[in-house]
Amino acid sequence: MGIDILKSKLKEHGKRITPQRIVVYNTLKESTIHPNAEELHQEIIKKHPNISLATVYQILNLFEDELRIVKSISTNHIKHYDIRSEFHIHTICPKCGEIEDIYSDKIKLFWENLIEELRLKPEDQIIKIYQVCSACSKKKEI
Amino acid sequence: MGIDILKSKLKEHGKRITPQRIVVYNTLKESTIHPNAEELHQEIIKKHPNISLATVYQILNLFEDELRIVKSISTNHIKHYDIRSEFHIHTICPKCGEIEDIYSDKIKLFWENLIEELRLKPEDQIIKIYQVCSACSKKKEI
DNA sequence: CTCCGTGCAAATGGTTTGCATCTTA
DNA sequence: TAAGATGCAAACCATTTGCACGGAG
Repeated sequence: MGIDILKSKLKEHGKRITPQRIVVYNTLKESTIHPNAEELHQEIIKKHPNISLATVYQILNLFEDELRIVKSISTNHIKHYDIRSEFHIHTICPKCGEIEDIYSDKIKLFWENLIEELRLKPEDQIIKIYQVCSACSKKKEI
Repeated sequence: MGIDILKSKLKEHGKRITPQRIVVYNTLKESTIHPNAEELHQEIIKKHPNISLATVYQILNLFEDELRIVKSISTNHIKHYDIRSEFHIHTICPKCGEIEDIYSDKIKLFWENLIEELRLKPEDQIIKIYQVCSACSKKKEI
């Protein structure tokens, strides 16, 4: 399924199909968090110990800038990656930095109305809501 | 005007009023772009050559994390600062990185309805639209 | 067989930090 | 005059890059 999409995107852009690119793609697809390059690399080397961190960085840049199959969300100075293509927004906890997705037809509708109203032609968008996550709000403040 | 707000915020947080903090605040207020730390420092040293870049960084962190009077927008790995407190969204040019503000009562109303609808309690939000700016769209592609 | 992609290590560069000095309250 | 802020330079660390080797087409 997904791998075929990757393969056709690679061909379309004159890029080669390599095991490293497939592993990065699959690991991102399977990830439940929004990993940064380091976390993604850690996950990958559990099964493929030979893939270097630099390669992961290079592949993520390829996926983001040329193939446009991932988006990055920066928190502090670290890029976190998201391979979900469906329209959604992110909540970010200002305390622990956890990123969550929110999918909602209402948000999508809101957004479509908005860009029409403003006559915008966005290539992409990032909508981040800073909101203390449930785990952090349970912790007592000192 | 604005400086009184800064002064009361500083007192409120037990921080001292220093010439450097005032200059950073005023320069941000007067800036028409969304400067990063380096650009802000360059602007500042035109009139106050003794302020160091490290101090500008420290003050920006103070303003963002403790006083909450500025917001940062990251493009690539660089933080750009925005002191406007009124609700607005940003467009970012994927080619040149230029950031523009969009103010709109309709957007504000949409947004307020949306967060009520979703029962969210945002402390803050960042809404970024990636869209080629007019200057870049005029340039011929090779 | 030719290049593109990878792995490694070194470089980069925006940001942070340690410390001595200066300033605010 | 004591705690906090600044300036300088060095350190940090996420990311990028140069280069030799290896693998895809």
